[in-house]
Amino acid sequence: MNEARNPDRLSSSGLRFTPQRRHVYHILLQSRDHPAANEVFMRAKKGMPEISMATVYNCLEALVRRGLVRQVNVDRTATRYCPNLEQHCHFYCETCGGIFDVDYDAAGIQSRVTLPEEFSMSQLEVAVRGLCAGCAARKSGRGRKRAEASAP
Amino acid sequence: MNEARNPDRLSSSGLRFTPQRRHVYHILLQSRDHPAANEVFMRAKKGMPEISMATVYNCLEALVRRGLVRQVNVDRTATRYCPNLEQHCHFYCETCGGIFDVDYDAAGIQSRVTLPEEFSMSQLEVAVRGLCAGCAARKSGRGRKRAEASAP
DNA sequence: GTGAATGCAAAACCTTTGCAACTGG
DNA sequence: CCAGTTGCAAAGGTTTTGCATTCAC
Repeated sequence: MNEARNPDRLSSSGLRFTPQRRHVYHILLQSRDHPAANEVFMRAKKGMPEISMATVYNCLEALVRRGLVRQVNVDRTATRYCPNLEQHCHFYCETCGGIFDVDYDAAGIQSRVTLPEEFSMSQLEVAVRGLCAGCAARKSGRGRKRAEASAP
Repeated sequence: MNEARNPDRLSSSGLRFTPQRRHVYHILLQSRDHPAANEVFMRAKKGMPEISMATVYNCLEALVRRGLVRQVNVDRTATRYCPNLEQHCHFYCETCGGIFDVDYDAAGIQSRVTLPEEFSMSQLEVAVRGLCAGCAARKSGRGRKRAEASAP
């Protein structure tokens, strides 16, 4: 029912509706783990062995431009992709590298940023780094493992 | 007086006080434009022609680890560096690519992010994208140039 | 039919690494 | 003196590009 989430809307969104784009889009819709292009590529090859990396990048860019998918830049090593169009921000676990969607109050946050005169905002991105629940349990389970950053 | 901002504190911060590190640090302290490593390298070569890219990366990493400099990840193409340790977030102008420091209420923002149970935050990063004052003036000056993203 | 999309390979970037020579403390 | 740092060059990983071929509309 939601236009953005219905794969069949790919065509009517102005994108040429190729099997590759449909395939990449489907993979993303099924992925909760915010895969990077490389990971999307590997998953895409399973159902479409001839697909190329260049095509994956092409598809991802097309989907992002159409607003069907969001880019996530929390992971410094690579751009990752998120099919969740609900209002949310991202949590990056510094231990396992996992990315998690997190609820936030966008309006409240936006109002707490003081833009200089004449600056206009088109997009607000909030990224949280820290320790996810799984890694926290794993660590306390076998006794605290490492200090935060340095200073022994 | 501020420890973090005094170049002479480099040595007592546990870092070996090499001419290269002093040089790179000085360059950053003078830079308001959040240069990327490559840009730091080019500026560094002016006063120290033999310095290498690897050393620049090494210095930058050391400075970041010591908390003397912040990494900025707003620009997808490269990590950039910020010597401003005051509480602030970053604005990225999508037209000129410039990065600007922006005031924000960190505590207020932090309290508006709802972390899942057992998740812990070590760092909050807020990035704003949009149009800076200079580019806004330039555009309105010669008549609106382009629509925001698509949809004519 | 035609412009857009694909696939492949090479190139362009940014960043890291290995190692011998050097040096700050 | 010696662990840490530098410089250089080569490698690694991500993303982009050129081009002939194919395909969606």
